[in-house]
Amino acid sequence: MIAQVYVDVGVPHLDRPFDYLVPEEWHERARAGTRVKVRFSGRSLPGFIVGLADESDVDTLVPLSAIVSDEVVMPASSVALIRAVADHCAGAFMDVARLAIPPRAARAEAATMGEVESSPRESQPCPIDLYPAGTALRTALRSGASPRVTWTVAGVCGPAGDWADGLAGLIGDTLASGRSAILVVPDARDVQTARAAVTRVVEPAHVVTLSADKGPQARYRAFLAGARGHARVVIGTRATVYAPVHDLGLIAVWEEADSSLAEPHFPYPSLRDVVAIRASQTRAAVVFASYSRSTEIQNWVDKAWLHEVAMPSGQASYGAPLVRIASQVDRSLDRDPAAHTSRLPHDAFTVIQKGVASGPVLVWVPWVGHRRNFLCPRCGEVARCSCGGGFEERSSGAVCCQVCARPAAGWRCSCGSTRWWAVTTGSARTADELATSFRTIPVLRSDSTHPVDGVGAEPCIVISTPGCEPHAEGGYAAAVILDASGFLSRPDIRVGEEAVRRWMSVMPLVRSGRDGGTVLIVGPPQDRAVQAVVRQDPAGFARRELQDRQEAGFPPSTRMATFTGDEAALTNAATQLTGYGYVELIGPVQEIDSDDFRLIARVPANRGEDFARHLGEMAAKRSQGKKSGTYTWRLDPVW
DNA sequence: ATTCGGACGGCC
DNA sequence: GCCGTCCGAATT
Repeated sequence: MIAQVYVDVGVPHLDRPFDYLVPEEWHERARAGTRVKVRFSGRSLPGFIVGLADESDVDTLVPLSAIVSDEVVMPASSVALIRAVADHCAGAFMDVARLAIPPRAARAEAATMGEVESSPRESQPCPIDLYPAGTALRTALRSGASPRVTWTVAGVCGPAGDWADGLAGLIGDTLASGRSAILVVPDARDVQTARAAVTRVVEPAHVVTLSADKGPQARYRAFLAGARGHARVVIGTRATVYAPVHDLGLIAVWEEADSSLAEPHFPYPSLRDVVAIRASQTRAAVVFASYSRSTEIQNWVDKAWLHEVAMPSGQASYGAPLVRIASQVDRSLDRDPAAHTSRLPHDAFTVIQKGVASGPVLVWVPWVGHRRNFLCPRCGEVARCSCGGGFEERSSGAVCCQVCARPAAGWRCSCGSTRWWAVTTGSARTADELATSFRTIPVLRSDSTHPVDGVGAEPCIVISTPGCEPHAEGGYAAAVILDASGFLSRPDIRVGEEAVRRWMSVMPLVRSGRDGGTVLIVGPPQDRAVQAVVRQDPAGFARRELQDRQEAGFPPSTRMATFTGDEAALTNAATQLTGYGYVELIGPVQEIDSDDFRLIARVPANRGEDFARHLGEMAAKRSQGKKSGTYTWRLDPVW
């Protein structure tokens, strides 16, 4: 008996299974999908059995060293998925396996979990039914079909805006057809929200949560529950997309564009692409849900790979807050800086004042901390410390250098001015300002270091940074989005997309316009992202954004790879890339403030798979042969 | 003749 | 990646 084993060798050119002899006494235990230890080139390495055979092409075989565990953690469907994902992003099988299969925790295997008899629940009202084509989607899932949709969740404080209840309903429908479901969300907090919603629809014993925050043992236990077929629904963070559940019928993703869903480890497979690969391999249904829409999802809509589930444009704002724009105060240099210590236009004060009369008010600020980026008010020069660092304000109110901590007191601009003002104001400073202006109202702060989970219906002002907005009971009376232009001027090609995503997710936290709910955006009125939010039209925004990308030759209409390293190595890489047709090279050019060079290669999107294969071969050759210089590379970088 | 080192290729 | 082998140059 021969076991075909993928061994964790760690070199790209050995990315294939190796044959090992299964000793007689293990013939029963050696199953495809189990963890093993094998001797490889003199050392003992971990691996997975991916197949069994009666014979091998290799004449002198070495026996398996050990079967680490009897659990089938990598069934054939996982092997196919991992292989396809590795090929897609030019990585090795074992690189992807490391992301897909959690480390073993022996104690979790001992715990047995009895199978729970499933009692299919009756179809119940679900937010999806409020959408055109929503009921048809549910019927399709219940009948065992596998539709693929992007659900643009309406930004309303009410059932239609409840993403978790909506996805829970779709999961219930999938289970009713005898299939299982996977739900991927950005973080542990969303896992809990989703779990609460799903267990209202599905027997809680069938639902497990898979995330790293409860420790390796809990993570492996949830993974095993899926692999053993005990769990019918697995809810978790990004690696959950690989969970080997039985009879997969639906892969749902909440907020696919959130940066925590981007895989930070080589070969950086994007969650979105893994979903597409898995869905096509298993013929599972797909739901991407969000209050907004990324260009990649729009691209799939255009290619008819995804269908849209959204409120018709006239109805999208029904139940949504009233959204208005207030232009930011013009801080012309001839004015006295003291008049501009606040970036709050009068309009914002009015909205907050009116809001706190009837409930909580959310103030959205893009940055944490106090004040940064000081300018000379007379000549506009950036105020810099003698060491070259910029100044920042501390919580004590002292302004110091960000680099050497020297106090800014005594700073003098080249024009002679000794005054400065801040361009960037963070949430802490904003909280201080508002506490001064609204002395009788509690002012709270919520940011990633100290998140506030939720607030009651009583009047208060909540200053929040992106993604940390607490839920308010009954909805906020008003929300003010500050410094939109600052947020939009970050040097990132996705700023517009990210702004729409962040601001659209504020909408469902605020009461309906009929109940006086108001959102005021302090920012550039003509900006496309601001306009998209005012008109509650994230899909239209995504269409135009995608069009811009196509015209610029940027993903998703192309696939790109970046190479960083010394010039000789990159020249070498460029030669190898030129040998491959279709590729357009930019560089190598020297990076700013570094000895390194950078080379960008891009191909039309339809050459992507072929390009990935070529990059994989380049990596294999590099690890095998003599290396001339060093470089790092990445396919599909996140810009 | 002997030893050392670095390059190369195989690893089941 | 690591280890073994093979060849050439340097050393005795």
